[in-house]
Amino acid sequence: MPKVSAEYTRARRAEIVTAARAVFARQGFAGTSMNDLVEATGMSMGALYRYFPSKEDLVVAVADGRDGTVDGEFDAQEPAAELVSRLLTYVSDGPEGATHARLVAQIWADAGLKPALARMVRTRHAALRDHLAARIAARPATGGPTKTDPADLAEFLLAAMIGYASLVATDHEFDRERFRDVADVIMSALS
Amino acid sequence: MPKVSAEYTRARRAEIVTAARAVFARQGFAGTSMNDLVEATGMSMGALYRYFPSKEDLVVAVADGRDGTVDGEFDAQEPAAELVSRLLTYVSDGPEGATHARLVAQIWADAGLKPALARMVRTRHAALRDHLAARIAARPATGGPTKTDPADLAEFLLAAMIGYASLVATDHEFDRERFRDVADVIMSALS
Amino acid sequence: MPKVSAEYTRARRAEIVTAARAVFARQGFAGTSMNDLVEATGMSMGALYRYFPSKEDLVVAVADGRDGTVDGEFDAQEPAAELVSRLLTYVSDGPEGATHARLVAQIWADAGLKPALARMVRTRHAALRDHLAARIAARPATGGPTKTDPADLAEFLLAAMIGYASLVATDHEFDRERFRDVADVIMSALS
Amino acid sequence: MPKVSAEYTRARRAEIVTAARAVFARQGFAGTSMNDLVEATGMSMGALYRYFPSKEDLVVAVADGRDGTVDGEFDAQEPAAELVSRLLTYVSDGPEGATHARLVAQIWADAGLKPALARMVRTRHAALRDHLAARIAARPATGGPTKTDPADLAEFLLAAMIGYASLVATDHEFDRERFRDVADVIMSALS
DNA sequence: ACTTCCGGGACTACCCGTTAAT
DNA sequence: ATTAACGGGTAGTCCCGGAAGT
Repeated sequence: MPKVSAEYTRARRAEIVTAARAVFARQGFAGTSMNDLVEATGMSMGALYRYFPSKEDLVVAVADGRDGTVDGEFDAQEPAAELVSRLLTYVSDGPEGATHARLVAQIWADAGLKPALARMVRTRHAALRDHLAARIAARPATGGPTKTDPADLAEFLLAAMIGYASLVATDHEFDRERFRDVADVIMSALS
Repeated sequence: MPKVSAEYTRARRAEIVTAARAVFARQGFAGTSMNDLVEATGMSMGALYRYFPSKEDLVVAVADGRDGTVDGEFDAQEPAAELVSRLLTYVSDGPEGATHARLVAQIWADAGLKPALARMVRTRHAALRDHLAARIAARPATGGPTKTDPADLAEFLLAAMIGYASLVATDHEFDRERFRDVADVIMSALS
Repeated sequence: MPKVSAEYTRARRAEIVTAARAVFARQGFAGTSMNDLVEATGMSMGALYRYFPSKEDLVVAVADGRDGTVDGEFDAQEPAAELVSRLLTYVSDGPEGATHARLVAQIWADAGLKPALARMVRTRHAALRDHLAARIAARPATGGPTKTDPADLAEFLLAAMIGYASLVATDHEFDRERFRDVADVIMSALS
Repeated sequence: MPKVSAEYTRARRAEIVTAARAVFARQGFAGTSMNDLVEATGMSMGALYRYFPSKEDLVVAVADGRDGTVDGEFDAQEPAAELVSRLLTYVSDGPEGATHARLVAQIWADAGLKPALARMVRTRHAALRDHLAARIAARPATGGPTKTDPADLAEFLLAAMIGYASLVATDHEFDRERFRDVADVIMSALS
């Protein structure tokens, strides 16, 4: 297999990342061996290391999945409430959701230990926060004076999303609908 | 001098947990070997295994530290705002704070993978949430009608605390004072 | 197995070194895996690494065998010719000899690449050379004037020993008796 | 431009061998990966394997460099002393010399393990020894009776050359001029 | 027709949590 | 209560075959 199209390469990488994401979510980063990934992808060790020079690179690639974006782009028109709702849904609906929730928890934990991952996570988080802040600022005025800086509120709401994922990841039973409602009420009341 | 006192045993365990907590926070659970703990505690391998039958037990013990309690008890009189503030301070002030923040992130991540840890974490979380809900409910009425169930609000606020710890753990730079302010405003506005 | 006598430890190390020496001689340093050594010693991987923190350390230990010494000491009375003869015999007699010859060649090759090994080898070589020089100087005068510095002659003779081992290692067929004779004649003629 | 000329092929091989020799000398045979050679030659993996079917073949080709010959031929007129001097210079002068010395040590070590290499090395060695023996025999008589068979002396001197290379390879500090002098004196005294 | 370079999968040195012998 | 020992597991590398361009 010589010269291979860039498209092929991209697809191959994506294939690996997708398979790895599932295994990582189930077993955690540390609990997943490269051999597990060989089995999960059906590829060989050599193939894996051709696309990702180290396990950590693969972890970063998995963590670098779209969060809050659709095809890598934010929807500039999406109302703040819908965005928040979408983010919550992302980590809570069905078995897929729990899977993703565990992954999110893993990522934030590892980001505290691996600088490369921390950099990536910080960048993504900042982008999402700024987007959310902009959407919050764009809400129709509720008459009363704005009570908090939209940026601060966005930061707070995103922190709550992270915590929400952690709770979901531990099979914590709580009313997810109500959690969403609280977020809505907060946005209504504070902006 | 045959049997050692129960007191001695308890102290010994605490000693191990304290040393382990520091190492775990620095290197993560998976990144810490039993040998690292032998070095950190100055004890022998056998001693460690006498007090904790497995590494996971130690992880659970470390995770089972005080969260929001003082000497194992909640202060029934503490105002909600102060409690929240205290929780935030716990993971943000000084190097100690960052250490604790990383540990919190580790715990929530691992809880998503290890049932034993999940059980423990859920129990603690529920207790703290109920306490916070009670303190919120005890706030002097602000005149207007209560907008959310104190329990839901408490859940939401605690989720934000968890997310806050994750952010701090990645050295995310943001204004911690403002984060606290947002929490205050929310409590004022919604209860 | 707690506290174990220093004697026991020494014996264990020696056991490993002896087994490793044989395997190394047969397969070369690079051609020998740690697993090969596990099999050869009958010990576990963990045991091996307890006594030698790395493969290279083991290589150095093997190379650090006695060369030209008896129980770690040179025989101060041994005539030069006998010493040379003994050294030659060491690498040429029987299957044992060929084994040792290959090992010597391995050591000198690796010493060119690994500083730690080079240091050890240089020290040993210098000691042997000085001893041989002293024994040469102690020869009864042959009447004629000394033609070369004994130290230089010793260096030359030892170089020839090394080359001799290399030749033997490749199953080079040549008359080992005559080689020895040449060495004798040289010593007679030049000192 | 279908078939490439034999000349081109030969040049390509030579190019590879030259690059490989340098890398092998620096890192040893075992310490050099095929990838290292890909980098060193600037060729592709496939190209390398087209010219040399395996790594060992490459090792043999590298070892099969000129030793004591000029353009593949011995100079039939060269005096013995000059030949010896030339051989010594080959492995001792400048950084080039040390490089070559390490390579020589590598070759003799590997020859003890790989029959294919051993065969090649034995053949070359025998040719050189016979040539040297002939040049020694051609020396003007020194008056006294010949004390040793020129062939035996040649063997001994070559063994010393090999040892000399090993010593140089380990950065052994010794007076190379004197080493040469000893060789001269020996030839004078014994032939 | 010739080169490229992807892919395979066994293998490497080393480390781990844990047990058991002293 | 100490520590030697266990033995399977770890991330990552190796040499090389063979399919896919040019």
